[in-house]
Amino acid sequence: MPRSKQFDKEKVLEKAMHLFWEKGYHATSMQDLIDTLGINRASLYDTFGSKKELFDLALSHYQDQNAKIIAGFLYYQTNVRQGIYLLFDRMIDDALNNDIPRGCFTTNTTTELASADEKSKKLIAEDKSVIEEIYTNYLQYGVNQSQISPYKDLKNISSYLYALQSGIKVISKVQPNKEQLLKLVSTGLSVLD
Amino acid sequence: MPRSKQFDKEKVLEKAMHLFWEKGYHATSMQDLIDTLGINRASLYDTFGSKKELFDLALSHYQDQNAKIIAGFLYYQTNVRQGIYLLFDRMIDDALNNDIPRGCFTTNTTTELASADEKSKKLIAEDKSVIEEIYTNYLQYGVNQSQISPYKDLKNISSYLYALQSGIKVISKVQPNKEQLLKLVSTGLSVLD
DNA sequence: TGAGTAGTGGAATAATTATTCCAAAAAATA
DNA sequence: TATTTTTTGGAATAATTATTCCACTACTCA
Repeated sequence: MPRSKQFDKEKVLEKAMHLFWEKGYHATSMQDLIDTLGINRASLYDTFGSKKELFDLALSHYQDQNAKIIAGFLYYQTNVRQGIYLLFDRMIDDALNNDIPRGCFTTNTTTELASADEKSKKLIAEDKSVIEEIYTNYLQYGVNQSQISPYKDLKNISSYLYALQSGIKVISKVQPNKEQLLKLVSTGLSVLD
Repeated sequence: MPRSKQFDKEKVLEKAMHLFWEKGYHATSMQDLIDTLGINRASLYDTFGSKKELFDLALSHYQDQNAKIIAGFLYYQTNVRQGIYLLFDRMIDDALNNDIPRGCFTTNTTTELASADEKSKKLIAEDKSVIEEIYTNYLQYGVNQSQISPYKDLKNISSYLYALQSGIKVISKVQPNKEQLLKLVSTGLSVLD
């Protein structure tokens, strides 16, 4: 009978995600991964194929996780304006919550790989749609609850929110000041008024 | 008597800037640079020292150029709201104006290097201050001209504008649709009202 | 126990990387 | 022409890269 798997593929992927998130694709070497993941070089190749395949999987994993967190968080926020504000608050925490501010895995990958690599470009574009749809639905809820003006273009606001969060996650890397970032968010969310 | 310089250092730097801008630091090899710049490997090292030094110089060059363009552009825009809108219009053109959308050199570098490299982090933070100050001064002009409410926190709005432009330049890499980006800008600029 | 698979350690490969070096060619002018 | 410096082509170096391979160990269960 075969020996059973000794390591948890999910956990290994999670570690890979964090490393790629922090360092980016090019700056992460297979040696880095082997040192960090705690599994053998051969096992790594056996399980994940190649560096690029592992990266794509890690990015997907991040995006799935992220979308669930956002949708799950908003689900419990009945005050829409405040809900979005608190979501951004969380995102900022997440971007800063490290020795070195790592920003957002998706945003980092967008600027590093999207123009040269079709696979990641596709992943990012799809993720963008998913996130924007979550925003649109949530804003629609706000309209239904008379919290948001029915004259707003919700899809447009959603893509605006996506742009704003991207920008904040970029800036978090050079100006890791939560207070200032939050003030900026307040300003940005006044478009909902 | 010495032979005179055969190539224009400025022009070579300009080419290097475009290459780094398009491909990023890690994905650009010295061989790429040699092929693109049209000068010899030895001349490259003689003139610029190392890949990293050349990169830093190229980034600085971009930032200087960029700040001048922004300040110069706004100088002739007497309608502040429209001026900022048209500036963003230009920025979008610039980010998209290539076979492959290259976004913004500064934004790209922020996500690729800022957390690992102090030099670029410093360059970016300084550039951010410069840009935000240009915005603040321009907005102050708007207040003086009674185009902008005197109750606005101009520094806060400036850092918001910086975040918004960063976000737009990120998105331009996966969604190179000028019309949609401009609609998003219109929404974002409603914070000035 | 023993067959079968999973995982390991490490060597080996092959490609690419940044960088250094050198000898020769090219240009400028005294 | 002679001298000085720039520039070039290309070889050489040394480090790092992703990837493959193999012999060995570890584990599972029929």
